[in-house]
Amino acid sequence: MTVEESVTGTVAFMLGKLGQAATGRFADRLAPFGLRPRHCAVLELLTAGPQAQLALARTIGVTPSVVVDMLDELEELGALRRVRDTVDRRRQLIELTPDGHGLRRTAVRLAGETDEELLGGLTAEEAALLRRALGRMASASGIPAPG
Amino acid sequence: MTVEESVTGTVAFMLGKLGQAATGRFADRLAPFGLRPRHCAVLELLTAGPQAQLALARTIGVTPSVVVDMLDELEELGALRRVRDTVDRRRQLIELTPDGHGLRRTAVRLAGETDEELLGGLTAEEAALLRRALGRMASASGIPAPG
DNA sequence: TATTGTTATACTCTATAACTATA
DNA sequence: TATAGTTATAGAGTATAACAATA
Repeated sequence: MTVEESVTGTVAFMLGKLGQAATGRFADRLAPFGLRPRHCAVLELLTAGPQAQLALARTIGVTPSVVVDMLDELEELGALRRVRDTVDRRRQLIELTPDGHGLRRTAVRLAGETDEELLGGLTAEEAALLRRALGRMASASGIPAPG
Repeated sequence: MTVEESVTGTVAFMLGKLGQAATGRFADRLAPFGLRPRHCAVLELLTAGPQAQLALARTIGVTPSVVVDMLDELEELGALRRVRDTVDRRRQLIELTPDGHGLRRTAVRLAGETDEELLGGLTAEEAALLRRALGRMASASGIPAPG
């Protein structure tokens, strides 16, 4: 059965509303550390090793100018360094500092707290199913989601 | 187990990213009809009968000035009428026109199509579980979600 | 005084296009 | 010519604050 009788009960609509709320709550927790939700994907990608900016943009799924902005902010926090690539001098390799690794661990903790808040009304089993279903949706819909 | 080792794998983060993508795809389908996702909650609430603007704002969970904007747009589409309340002349009762009812039915259909696209990679059982879990989250987290 | 609706304004997030420096 | 990064700008979307009309 694919026919719905309401819009607000569809996954598309609820996902939008809940996503907005979830991002807002996560942002509230990150703010005291100078971080914002969108920074987190960058921190996470860089733990694997240095990356060029355009590579980051493509993997995360945002436009290059947004990456410049995010990196400016994270650099100001001392979370990363831009290192000019000696082979191709157009490129800058972005590498995490020790502070950056620390901020990532903080972000992981705060994201976990946000999850507990959001999932409080669900059983552990439901929460696990939800987590898996969201992951499946992301990859099936071709939504960039590193990790 | 509540401790995560990644941010991008948390429900909070995935919900944000997926919500953004879901809203975008729904918006693409609505655009040819002059509608936007946020209009849908208004259309749906008004099918039950006329409502004052502040009542709409509170139920939907947006600030009053946003409601003014949405109603301006929907009025221009011929989807609704503002009728001054004779009892309390500060109030305007918003009522759906026949065209408004038609637009709502269209929105329901398009939301269903968006769901099929988003849930394509999931089994029917998983989709049902996801729908229920999202509904539970919305009410448990106190997120305004009419319907 | 308080409330309904409105306007003006600002802030966040994202995207596009034009620019620079390198290749 | 093409690519990596940057800047400038614009467009959604939302929120706050001040305002007019009415209670």
